[in-house]
Amino acid sequence: MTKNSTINTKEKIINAAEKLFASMGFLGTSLRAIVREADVNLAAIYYHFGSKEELFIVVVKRVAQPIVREQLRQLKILEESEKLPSIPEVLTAFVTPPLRILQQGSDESRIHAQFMGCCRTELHPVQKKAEQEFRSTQQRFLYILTKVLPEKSPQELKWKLDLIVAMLVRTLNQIEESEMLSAHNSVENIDEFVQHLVTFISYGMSY
Amino acid sequence: MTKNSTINTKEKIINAAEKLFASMGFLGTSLRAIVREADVNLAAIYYHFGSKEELFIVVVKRVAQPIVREQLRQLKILEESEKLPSIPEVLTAFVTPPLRILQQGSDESRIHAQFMGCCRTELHPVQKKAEQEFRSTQQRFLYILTKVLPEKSPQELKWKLDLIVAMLVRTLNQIEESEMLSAHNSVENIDEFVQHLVTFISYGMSY
DNA sequence: TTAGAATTCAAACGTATGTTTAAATTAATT
DNA sequence: AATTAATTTAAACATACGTTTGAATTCTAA
Repeated sequence: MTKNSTINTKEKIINAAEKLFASMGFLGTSLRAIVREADVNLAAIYYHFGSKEELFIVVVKRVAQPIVREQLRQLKILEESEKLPSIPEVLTAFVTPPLRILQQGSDESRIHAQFMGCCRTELHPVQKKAEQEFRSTQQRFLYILTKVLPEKSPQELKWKLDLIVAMLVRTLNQIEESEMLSAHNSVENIDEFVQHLVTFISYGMSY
Repeated sequence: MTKNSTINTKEKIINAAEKLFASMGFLGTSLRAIVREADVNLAAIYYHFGSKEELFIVVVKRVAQPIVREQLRQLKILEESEKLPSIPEVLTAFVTPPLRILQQGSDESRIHAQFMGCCRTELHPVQKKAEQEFRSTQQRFLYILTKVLPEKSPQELKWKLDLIVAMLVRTLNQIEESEMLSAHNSVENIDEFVQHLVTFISYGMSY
């Protein structure tokens, strides 16, 4: 068995699936549409992934993992500092990694962003699987927020962080027609947009 | 023709459709599941509505119209005052009507809320139809915001209002497992939650 | 070079879908 | 009461879906 050929069909499938899931959703995307886009045989999906749902999970993991890893890396830096981080610092660590996908501006990364947003507005049972990839990280950010804002109840912090996730998802989802990034979509200006967003939510978090 | 019998099947279908669309989405809900829930014949949907998509639009309109009407009523009050409204006043007028659905706390209103959130996270082509029901109202709120915050660019105000919509949708969507309203879900406390939310977003809007 | 495993392929399976039809039933009108 | 219109019904239509199968092909290793 050549590793190459296998990896190529597997990756072709994942790429096609991500693209189609991102724009038509899980139920709106048929396996036949995926194999047409990927130019592979229908049964190849079952050979390599087992089922449509398992394929979806693989796609979620591929896009989520580097983002989550970067979120945790930035969080760790804050935790290891001797002083307590500020709210904007925590929130910047949270929102920057997902938004950085947009930085390179390629079609590929636009699809990543779109899928990233889309997969979190899916419905049962598929959305639970997607949510799972982010839950523990979100939990850890919630924990540090309780340290930074001990006067707020954990419940309040939880739903506020939840609203921030909603904004993030919306931002990623609306990339196509976005006025949102029209002034910020150049590479250097993503950071500027992140700062805008962080300021927006920092006030809300701590008022 | 008895108006009654017709209205009853029509309404039974709309109620069943709203309930199922709200929890399984447009594609996840089959017409057969709807007629099972409504206890009517399959062809009745086509007789009364023409197609699945047209049924969806009817459901959207039924839940959206009273909310939009109330938003515009509150907006009009602000516009007719001699003094320029504050940001919290504008935002309260915007977010209160959709959140008030929750006020009565009945199963029926929980479904309204859930559908209201769900229909705006649908995908093409059905989400465009849903979006349409809210567009002009959102436009009018955007217009008054440009008056209240003339120093901000219209684009910036647009994407910020968009983020507020995202939070609203998320709030409505997550009613089931919501920690969000766990402390606020009693009838009298909805207003308190609205105030919380408005404070949250008012800072972000005008920082 | 050949045996054996890994991968691809075309074809089919059963089921579910949105939609249509035409007859049966019910209600309204004369 | 008889005629017409409105509504409901069961049955079927064509198509699309996720999934499975078993043979063909390609690759690996001895």
